Amino acid sequence: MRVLELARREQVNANTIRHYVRIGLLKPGKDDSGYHHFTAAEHKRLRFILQARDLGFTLEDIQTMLQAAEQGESPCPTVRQLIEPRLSEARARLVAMQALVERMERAVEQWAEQPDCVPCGEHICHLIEGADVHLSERCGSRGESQHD
Amino acid sequence: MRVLELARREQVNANTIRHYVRIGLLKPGKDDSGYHHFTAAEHKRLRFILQARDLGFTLEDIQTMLQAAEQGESPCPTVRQLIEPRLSEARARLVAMQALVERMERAVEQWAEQPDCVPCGEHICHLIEGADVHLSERCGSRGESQHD
DNA sequence: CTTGACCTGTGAGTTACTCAAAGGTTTAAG
DNA sequence: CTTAAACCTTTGAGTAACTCACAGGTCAAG
Repeated sequence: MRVLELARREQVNANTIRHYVRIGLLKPGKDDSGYHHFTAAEHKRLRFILQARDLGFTLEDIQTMLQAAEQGESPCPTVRQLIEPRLSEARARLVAMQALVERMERAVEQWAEQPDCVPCGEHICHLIEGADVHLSERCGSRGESQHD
Repeated sequence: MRVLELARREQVNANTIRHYVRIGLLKPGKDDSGYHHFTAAEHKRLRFILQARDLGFTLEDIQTMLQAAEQGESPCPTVRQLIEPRLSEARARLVAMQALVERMERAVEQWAEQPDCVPCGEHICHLIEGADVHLSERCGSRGESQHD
């Protein structure tokens, strides 16, 4: 099987598979024409990667698991260890996202009743400047959660 | 005022400010020693940027707003237009994060009762492979939400 | 005038892809 | 047999919003 065929079967973008090959998560052999050839084992490996990804592991985590398995060790202890920080991070991101959505909704609501501002040199935009963002005001936790 | 002083006052990483200067969001002048010099106007501009960022706008959005303001136009229509897609995206990310956290929690729960697997060549790790991820199974919506 | 603390701008790295370009392979038609 | 279309390849670069490392400049004290 080649890249496009595998991509179709697993419902992923072919470039995602190429990316995994590039970073060494997948190691397909080559066929006569020099194209990547995926065996059943590689196919299974891809499914494992996608499953782990969908459980919130990073590709680096997955690499670690695969390397353990390749060396005949059980990846299970690693999996149990790694899920904890990943879950904490995911919860933190969730809370941050909830707060963001609430801020945005509050802003939209406020703005519905405010007119557009005329530029006056005093402020840049009163909609933005007047929104009550209050992220636990100046407590240093700025920019540690939102985007990645 | 120079970078570090401004960073301290606004509780942001100095590198964040340098980043904004680099991409043209901030345009401080230079002092005698060739260092960036921030006036009160630049300080206010930074506060605007941070406030807008905390409302979920991208830096590109913010650039657009600032350019409108610079040209004497009101940025308000832009702000009202841009918040809608940003809010939709934020809600989508929130839902995705909720689903992820739930999948992870379910996995942790399941795994508590399962022993570690011995590597047997059949599978890579039964913890991962046995987790019920079911993201609306093979409906093509894979990898469109999780990371950015 | 030199030491050392502090500060500077700039290049490169991060995550997990995604896209584009330049070129090789295969299949079908003319 | 040639040529064109369709497919495949690797590789480089781009994305968002920073963050870090580094070579070097500034400045006050001794």
